[in-house]
Amino acid sequence: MPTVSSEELAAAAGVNSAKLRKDFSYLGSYGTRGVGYDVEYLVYQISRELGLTQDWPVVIVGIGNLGAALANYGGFASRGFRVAALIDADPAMAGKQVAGIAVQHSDGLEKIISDNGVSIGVITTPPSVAQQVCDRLVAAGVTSILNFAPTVLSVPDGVDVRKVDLSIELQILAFHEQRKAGEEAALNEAAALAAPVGRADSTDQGPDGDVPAVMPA
Amino acid sequence: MPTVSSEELAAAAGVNSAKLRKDFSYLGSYGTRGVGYDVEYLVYQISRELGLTQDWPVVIVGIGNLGAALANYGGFASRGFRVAALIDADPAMAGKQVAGIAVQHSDGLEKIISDNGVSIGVITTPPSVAQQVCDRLVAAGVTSILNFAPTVLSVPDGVDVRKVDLSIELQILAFHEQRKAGEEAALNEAAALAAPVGRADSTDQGPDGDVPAVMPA
DNA sequence: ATTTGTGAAAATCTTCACAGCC
DNA sequence: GGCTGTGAAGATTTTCACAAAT
Repeated sequence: MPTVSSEELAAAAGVNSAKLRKDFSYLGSYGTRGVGYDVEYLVYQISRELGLTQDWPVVIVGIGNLGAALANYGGFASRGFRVAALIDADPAMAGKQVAGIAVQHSDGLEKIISDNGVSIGVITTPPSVAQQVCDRLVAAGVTSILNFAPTVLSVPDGVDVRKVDLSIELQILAFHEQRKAGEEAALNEAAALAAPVGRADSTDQGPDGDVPAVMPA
Repeated sequence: MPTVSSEELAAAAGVNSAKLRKDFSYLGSYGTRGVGYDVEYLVYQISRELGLTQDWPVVIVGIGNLGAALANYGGFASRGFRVAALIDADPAMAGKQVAGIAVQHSDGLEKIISDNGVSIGVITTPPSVAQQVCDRLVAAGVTSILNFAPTVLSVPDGVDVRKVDLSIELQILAFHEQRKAGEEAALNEAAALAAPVGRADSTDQGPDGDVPAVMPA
């Protein structure tokens, strides 16, 4: 498929085609009128804009189940991420191969980071040591941190932190699940009251299908 | 701290206090004028609204590193999620203890789901089998699926799927990281041109600090 | 005196609709 | 004829600002 129209892409993504075109227009004018978007060129331009064409060396600190899962995760390499090092505080882990990479002891953290020019660190340690790991990463020059530990990290200005809470997606599903149950009950009640009518396509009102996001990043 | 004002909460969360009050008002009138919100009561009301006060039995299918990491994740229990079963297709895994729960073979998947009244399933299998696992879960009565496998799942109407891509958060960090570098370069250029002025507090224009989200759920 | 809850205003985002180009 | 790029219209979200409550 050499080219694609905004209509096709929008249908695939489930959005309005005008919105998609307007969004694309902020990146530049990469389409051809009467033809559509050249797929390869478009992918390249979006990748470039998102920073996926660069090589991003990352370190993962804390090689438990989650750290190992991330190290093995296939999606990283294809997006320009390169696991520069796996680091763990347990001397027994040092030297073990995980995802084809030897785990290194955390004593060498600072040197590993400067030697590899690492600016992104991933923390998959237990929560009790996450802050001190974070402090060392920042002191060593890391300016972006992806935190899987269930702790809020404090960092100086200019350092980005994103916290991943693996239970949040489950909470969103549970929220919808609850709504499904509630709506069913409401429909049943309504059906009991107005027996003969029968109308089962009522859609949700309420703000939107999504969870009201009071809490930000 | 028995009560909290919208101003305090908003400052902590980094949002406007009027927005926070308006958001809360959709859940009901849980504050007291001149006083604020009773913390315990507010937490309970929000938890209830989000479905966190219910007991949600979940099954995790695919007990590799990621499945094991999730099974061990402390955040689940406190949010009402109960790991009802760990399921794996590998006979060698059956009977092994992970997070204090014995792994069961996938032959019994249907029975496990109906016996435990499970409506939420988590898929942490390799992508090649994710769709067939998904089909079996849905046929057995699961209506919400959390998918960690890098595949798009197709499901019948009425079933919710959320896909977690562990590299997306890294991509967002890389995006900001790239912007930091770009801005620095732009500032340096500007500084070189207009040497004596010196103004370093210029903030980002552009839509917002976040990534433009063209692709939806 | 203080803080909520909320109409109304302002800002932002999304969709429409069509001129312009292939 | 077909499809992009985009002003203008429409819809939604956010903020302001203040009456009502304790």
